[in-house]
Amino acid sequence: MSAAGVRARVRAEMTEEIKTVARRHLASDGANLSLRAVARDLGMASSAVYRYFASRDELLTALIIDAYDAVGAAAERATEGVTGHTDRLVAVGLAVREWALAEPYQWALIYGSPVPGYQAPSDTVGPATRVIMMIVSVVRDAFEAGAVTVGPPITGRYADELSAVAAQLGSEIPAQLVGATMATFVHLCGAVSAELFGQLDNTVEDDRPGFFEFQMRGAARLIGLPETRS
Amino acid sequence: MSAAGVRARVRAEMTEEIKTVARRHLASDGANLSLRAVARDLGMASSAVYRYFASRDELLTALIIDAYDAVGAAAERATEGVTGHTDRLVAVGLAVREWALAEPYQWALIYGSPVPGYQAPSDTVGPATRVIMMIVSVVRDAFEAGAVTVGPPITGRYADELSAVAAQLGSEIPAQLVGATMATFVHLCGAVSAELFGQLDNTVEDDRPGFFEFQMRGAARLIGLPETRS
DNA sequence: TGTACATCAGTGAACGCGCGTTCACTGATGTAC
DNA sequence: TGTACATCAGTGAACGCGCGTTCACTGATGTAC
Repeated sequence: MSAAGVRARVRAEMTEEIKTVARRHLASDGANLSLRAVARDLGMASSAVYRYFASRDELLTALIIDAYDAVGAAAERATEGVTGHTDRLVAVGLAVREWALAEPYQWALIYGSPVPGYQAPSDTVGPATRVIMMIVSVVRDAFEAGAVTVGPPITGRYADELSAVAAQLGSEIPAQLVGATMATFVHLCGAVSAELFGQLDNTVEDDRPGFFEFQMRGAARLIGLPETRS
Repeated sequence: MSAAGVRARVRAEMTEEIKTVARRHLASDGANLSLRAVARDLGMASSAVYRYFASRDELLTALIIDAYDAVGAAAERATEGVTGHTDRLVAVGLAVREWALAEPYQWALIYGSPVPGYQAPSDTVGPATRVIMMIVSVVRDAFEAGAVTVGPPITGRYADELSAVAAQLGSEIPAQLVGATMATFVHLCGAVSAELFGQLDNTVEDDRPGFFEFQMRGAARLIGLPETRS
């Protein structure tokens, strides 16, 4: 490896290290991540961090992109070795939930309240769509295999928008199916956030995975996927 | 009115004024609400605020309770004059959504990411349950009127927990129905948060109320309520 | 009704802290000839 | 291979700001007799 290669590698490692420490700080500071605190933990001057990230917001953006990529990758891995369209969908949901439980602060960063004064740049858009894209692809497979009982057609402006989304995906999926698929994603995010943000406290305490799967199977039923036993 | 009554009233008014200004600040600062900034806006010394709230967290708690009460009241008003169990449920959902769109920062305060370092005291629990209680009461009415097609029984530990919730409500509602009702609440919160926090951007832009109602009607179907046209 | 006292709202200074960002700099590492 | 130069990571001081909370205080308002 050339000398320049070494320098680049060391730089990449340092960048990762800053992000790792910053992720730890998400737990205590949430999105008011403090650059100085991160630098302090790394034993370096706060000004040195600016060699790696032009500003606090840029560091935040890097963390957001990493988080979207991590949960997206977890969703994509989830269907490996799983047969049956419904079970594949449920597997994606469970994988997302498990990632979120392991990384609650990263979950809050991407699916929680927006950070005041922070505007996400366009680099985040691609990674942000990985989970929904995975869900769409499971449903599309099922649809193309004839495994979906498509519900009654829908009308109205939102139906047109959903058709436009289908067209954008280059797919023949009908609008009501796109709608049910997006509803599943919305419900999934809601179920994870409800659990993490405390809305389930004092009601479902013990068997949260069970309740989560119950919800995912309900969502699958609305999509028109066949019911299976877990 | 006695002199003491006047003093109490002035005090109550001042308390309200502080909260009103603080609510405005939620927009720019989120949950890192600054007591000093609030005092500045009110033209008073920051120390004066301590006559009304013992600490920043106590002010935050007051805002949280008010927010839960406001969205709860909106949910409770929503069914007035609405007949039909399904439509009553949808009306509750739409009312919650509308409140949230009008008060996005209050929504984020109660249903968004938890505030780092803030522990909600027990006073918030009661107000926090008003929306779900309203949904439960709509479903219970429907069930007792024989208007619900109850789904297949569920088993497992989460089913036991849901039965316990039903018992706590002093109701004969079966566990699967409690589950579907809570799932509706979770989906409702998820749908509102998805819209407010940007998960719907670049997909459903134009007819979000339509898509929201589509989701609520799907949730009603899972509960076993009859389908109606909107 | 008048007076002495207690209560209470609000002030302004201070404590001790933290923050993001900039800037001139040092010294090590890499590059070009 | 050796040397002059350029690049780059990291330092430490500084700027200008904000924060929550405490404390001794002033002055107005209410209360008890």
